Amino acid sequence: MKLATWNVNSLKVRLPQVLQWLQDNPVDVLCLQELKLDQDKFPQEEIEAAGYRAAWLGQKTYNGVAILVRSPLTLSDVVSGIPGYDDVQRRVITATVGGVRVMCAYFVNGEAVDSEKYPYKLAWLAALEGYVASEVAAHTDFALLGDYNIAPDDRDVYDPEAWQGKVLCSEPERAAFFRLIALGLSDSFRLFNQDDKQYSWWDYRAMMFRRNLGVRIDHILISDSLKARALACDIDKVPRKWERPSDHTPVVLTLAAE
DNA sequence: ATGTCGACTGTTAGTCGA
Repeated sequence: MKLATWNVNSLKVRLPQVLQWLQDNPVDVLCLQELKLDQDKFPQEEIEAAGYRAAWLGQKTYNGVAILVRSPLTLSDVVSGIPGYDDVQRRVITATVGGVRVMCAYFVNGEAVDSEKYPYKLAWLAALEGYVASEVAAHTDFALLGDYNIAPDDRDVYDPEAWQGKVLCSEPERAAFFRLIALGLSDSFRLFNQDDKQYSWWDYRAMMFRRNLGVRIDHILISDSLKARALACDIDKVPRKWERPSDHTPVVLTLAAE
């Protein structure tokens, strides 16, 4: 079983790339973030024609998340948002796929530590933590995939000194990341790769991708039961090289069959 | 190094968010 996550930065613009990527990489589950389209604008027909089913939570202009699953897999027990946490920003969708509880999340960016969006980020992280804790308790096989907007370690950042204390790297954000880990989850990428310079996002500006100046902020956290089945976790840089790319590139987890 | 995208408002550029 393969599960992937990709922040597409507008599904309207990136749909052809998503379909191409799925053709090249027929993963079982693909979590998408930053759809940037309203609930009724989701390209359901095109996704289904490609052999996938989907559950999505759309929002005009901002945010928006989806879980795509390859037929004949199905999505069940779909939950939108974080239960009990009222949020006009649509950032989380959860579903059960092939026995795995899959949570797709677009974490708050926060803009800067002195921004008014930063306390919202910390409050949102606390709410998510509570939700993840309950889901982990209820489901042995659990995975949290998405754009975390957190670089957990200095080796996940191209210039740790310049980024020190900045948004994506600040201590409270990293602490929130490790509280998720403390729930019994593992950063699947780091099960297999301890190298630095392994990034999932590069700024569009200043040829940051060509210079490999990026940040690893897209993650797949998995429960112990899935850790035991994990065979590989890879960042696929190919779509970042395409014309008119998303600024993020996919991360793919491969699990052994049960 | 205020650079590049994408969406929106509502023109042919400015604003916001990332």
